[in-house]
Amino acid sequence: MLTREAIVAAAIAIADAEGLDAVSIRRVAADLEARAMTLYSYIERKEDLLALMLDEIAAETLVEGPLPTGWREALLLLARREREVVRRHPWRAGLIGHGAAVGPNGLRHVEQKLAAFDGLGVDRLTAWRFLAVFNDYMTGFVVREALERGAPREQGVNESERAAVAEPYIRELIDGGEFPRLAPMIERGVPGADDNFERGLNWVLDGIEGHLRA
Amino acid sequence: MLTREAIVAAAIAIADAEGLDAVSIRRVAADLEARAMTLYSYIERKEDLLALMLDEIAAETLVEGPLPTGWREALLLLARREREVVRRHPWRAGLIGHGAAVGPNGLRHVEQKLAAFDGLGVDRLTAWRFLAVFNDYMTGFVVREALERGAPREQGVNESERAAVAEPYIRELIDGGEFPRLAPMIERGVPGADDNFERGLNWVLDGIEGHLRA
DNA sequence: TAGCACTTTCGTACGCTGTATAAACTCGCG
DNA sequence: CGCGAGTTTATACAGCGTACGAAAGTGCTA
Repeated sequence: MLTREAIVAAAIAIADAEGLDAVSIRRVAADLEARAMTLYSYIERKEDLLALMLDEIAAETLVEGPLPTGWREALLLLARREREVVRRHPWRAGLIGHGAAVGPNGLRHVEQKLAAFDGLGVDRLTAWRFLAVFNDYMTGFVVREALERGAPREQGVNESERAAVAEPYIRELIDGGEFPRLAPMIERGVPGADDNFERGLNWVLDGIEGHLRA
Repeated sequence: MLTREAIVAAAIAIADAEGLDAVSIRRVAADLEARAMTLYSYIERKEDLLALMLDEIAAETLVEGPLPTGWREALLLLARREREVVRRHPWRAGLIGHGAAVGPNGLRHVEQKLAAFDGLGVDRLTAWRFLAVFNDYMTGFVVREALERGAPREQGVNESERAAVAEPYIRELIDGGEFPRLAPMIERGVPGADDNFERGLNWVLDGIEGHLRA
């Protein structure tokens, strides 16, 4: 007999390997050697399946045992986990604007983030606001990173063909001289892109720290 | 005769009024009193239309004339513009993880952001990194805001029915006592959510400022 | 063992999507 | 006028989510 967990696992496997677009009800069913409508005994709509997938990978962000002492270290750890999860499951980025329901693991994740502010004498509302800034930055970063990592080899040949067509058009605009500041960045590229996560994150934490002391 | 601009305008009107899902080739064509395939004389694929829509609303973020003096004021202005655009066109949030090609107005917008760092003696790479942090925060914020504003009345009755079903489930989890820090936030809500944009943004800018002086 | 209730599975079908293909129509130019 | 180029169109295909109702399987009770 099928289980909800097996369905979610199969869907995640497909999304990991072939992207979110490959996750269709019929396809997930096929991978489980079942017919499409069978899945609807376990989920109500596809949206539910996506929410379950998100909550499943949210579990991978959870830290077992006590958090590191120090709010910065705790948040850094949680942020690294979060980033790793999106790198493992890049389809997560494509689901970010779609407002899937949050599940138990998502709640646990938020609770752990809130716990980072324990014992600092920060009231709940302030902690929540710090967290919002932190979360917003994380969201933006992981989405951008997923796009940048995905773009060069999106769908193999198809995508490099598109790039080959799109590039000259952009290049033409750039060469027009309208973008003196942007042009060198595009032509020369940005070195050490991989360090930028920790660096940017620390800048944001610095901004928070300044107000945490006040 | 149809024009590319008219097609893009019609698509944006539909998205504004009924959301991104309502934007189908057939529907846009119908609003223009044309048949579906007619649009394909002006765009190559639907993805192109979406990219054109994005670039069209990117124009609304552009500042005419000189930027305010002072990098903070300049970035604040651009950030406010960006937020307003997403509030006017909430479907933008749903397109954020999808990597549509950037167009001329998108490039102009980035160029304006880079211009905010003019005359500060910051090298290009550093300015770029500052901008990345700023952009990532903005991305995260506008997506979250769009979701929060959209969620309560997503699709009228349908959505409040879903909420009525989903709520008890979450409530049950919360009442289980596993989330001592999160529970009060959900039960009591977060006051003054509207001020949080400027506040969070300023914290991020504070973080940047600390390193800009070094 | 037989029957019944219930769950799980499945076939079929509907309306929708993006878009390939090729035919028809329109229009300015030689 | 005729022709070629560009625009519009009908038709069709493969795929999607999922509503509906029947079939098959499972387990409990008499």
